[in-house]
Amino acid sequence: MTSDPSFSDRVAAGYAGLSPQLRRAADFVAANGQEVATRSLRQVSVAAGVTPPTLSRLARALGFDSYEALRELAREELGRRRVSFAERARALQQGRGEGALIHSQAAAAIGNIETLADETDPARLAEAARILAGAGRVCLIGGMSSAAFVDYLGYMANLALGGWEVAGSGSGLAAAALVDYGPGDAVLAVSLLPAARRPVGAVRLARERGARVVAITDGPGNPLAGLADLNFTVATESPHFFTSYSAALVLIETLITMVVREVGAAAEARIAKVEAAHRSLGDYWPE
Amino acid sequence: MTSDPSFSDRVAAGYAGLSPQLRRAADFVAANGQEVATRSLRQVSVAAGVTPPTLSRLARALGFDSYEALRELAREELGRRRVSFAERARALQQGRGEGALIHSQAAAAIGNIETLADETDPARLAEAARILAGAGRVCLIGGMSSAAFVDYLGYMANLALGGWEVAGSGSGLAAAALVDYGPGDAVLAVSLLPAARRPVGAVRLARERGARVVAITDGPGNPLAGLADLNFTVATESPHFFTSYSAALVLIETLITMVVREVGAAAEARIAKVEAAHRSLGDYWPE
DNA sequence: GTATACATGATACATTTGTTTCAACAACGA
DNA sequence: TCGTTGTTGAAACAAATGTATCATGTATAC
Repeated sequence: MTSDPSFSDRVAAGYAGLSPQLRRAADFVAANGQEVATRSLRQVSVAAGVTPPTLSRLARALGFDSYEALRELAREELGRRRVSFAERARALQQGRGEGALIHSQAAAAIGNIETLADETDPARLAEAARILAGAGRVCLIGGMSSAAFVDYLGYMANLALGGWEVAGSGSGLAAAALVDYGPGDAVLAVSLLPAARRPVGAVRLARERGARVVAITDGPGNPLAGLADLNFTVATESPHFFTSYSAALVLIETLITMVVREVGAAAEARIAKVEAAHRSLGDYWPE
Repeated sequence: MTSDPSFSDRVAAGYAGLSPQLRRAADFVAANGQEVATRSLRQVSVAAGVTPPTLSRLARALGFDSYEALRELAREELGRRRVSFAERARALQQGRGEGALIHSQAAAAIGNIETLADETDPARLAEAARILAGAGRVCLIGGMSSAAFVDYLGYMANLALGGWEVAGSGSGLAAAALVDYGPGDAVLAVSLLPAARRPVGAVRLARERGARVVAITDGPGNPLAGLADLNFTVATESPHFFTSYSAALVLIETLITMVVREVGAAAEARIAKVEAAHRSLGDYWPE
């Protein structure tokens, strides 16, 4: 099977026989596939500086049935970018119906992480890091299965910064910790469905008091997503019984790294000191 | 400067106040930004299984001036994703990427998981699952940063099976828990460098008493690796300051899934019962 | 129960879209 | 020179798009 000729291939193939005006259109179309895929012919025509019929004629001149056919190819091309790993992951899952469990689990995790990398806006992540690094106090909230990951975040944060409080779902700690939060403080909540109830109330409380809220959830259906100032969505697809936290973990690791960077050298110095303390207490092995 | 709210943010923010049909539309729109960006309202409406006015209303309900405004945001998002993909590719190529941190972190995690999938022997994993599923008691040990992941394992295990003990590094619990372990019992230890001291001693103790030991470590250099009956190695590469637990998490998730399978239907029934209990206690939101 | 508010789909409508038609025009060969 | 050929844009067109309107349910309040 030969792979379909790509968008720019089709343009290149017919380019030689095009009139000047059609070439102008072809140049633009080849260089702006995204515009072609997302905007109307007439909008593209003004962007390209040609009249609408020119684009319509271009499509025919390149061998398409219609401009719509050309546009469809542009759409596909746009979509192809996104499949890479995710596609491989799915292939891994489906292809060998009963492959080793480790393989399908790994494939799902990779797909989730791919999605995360694709759909997370680095600028918003940077803003979240700024909020957390600049906050007077930070409270970490996570219920049920998320609790462990919030613990991990707290461990890392206290290694580097100190002063972050972990309010697990199990205790009444959240209410106690948040009661005197206010503007200048921040809350980081993690919740994947089924959502624990306590974090929802805790986050509401924090917002009312003016604290900033950053949330990590599994989608807009999660009640926390709507309550947060900044929400980050992670995919939790898994081929098996439990959902997978792999993408959430990558996001958490990224976030804490960014916060440490935001704080700067002081944080790294602190880490070194904490490790030295562990060492002198004999917590490490060997030595 | 605050960054623009993302597409799915806008959806999440308004989601709570949406009617059932609008939610249906919102779910689709949030999950299929590319379709929204490239296809017409009416085409999207059939793909989403809603009528055209529903999509039009959704845009207004989410605070957009018109559906076109919503679509414009989808277009922007699509454009951002395309550049981010290019960035990520570069980050992957150069190893130490200069792109957005989320991309290099994701790339490293994916690499670690691929290594895990490549190098882990499914048969040995199956044996580990058999040991753990068949053990009279199971003690989970992890120190320092691993503690949180051991907690997670414990949470999942107790959801499905019950009776697994988590012995964190912080307390003297390990010694107390292990003192009367013997053949027929098992220990699962997680340790990534720098290795905590306590798990090493605990595992020695357990072995001496005849318990089986399964370990998850970052390589043969880790003292736990040599002590275990079955050791699994995970890569922890990260382009930044902290090591990455992503591969370790995938292994943990795989292992617990395999154990649940080993135990069979009883485990799944138990999960359902636990969830029902949570629900009746009002732990979940909503309801 | 009645009344009110809201949710939803069918229909109608103005607008926009892609294409065709046609006239103007330039380039070239006789 | 004229006729031919091919290129281009303006205008016209039918089809589609997005939205407003209305009628029909369907809860909820009284």
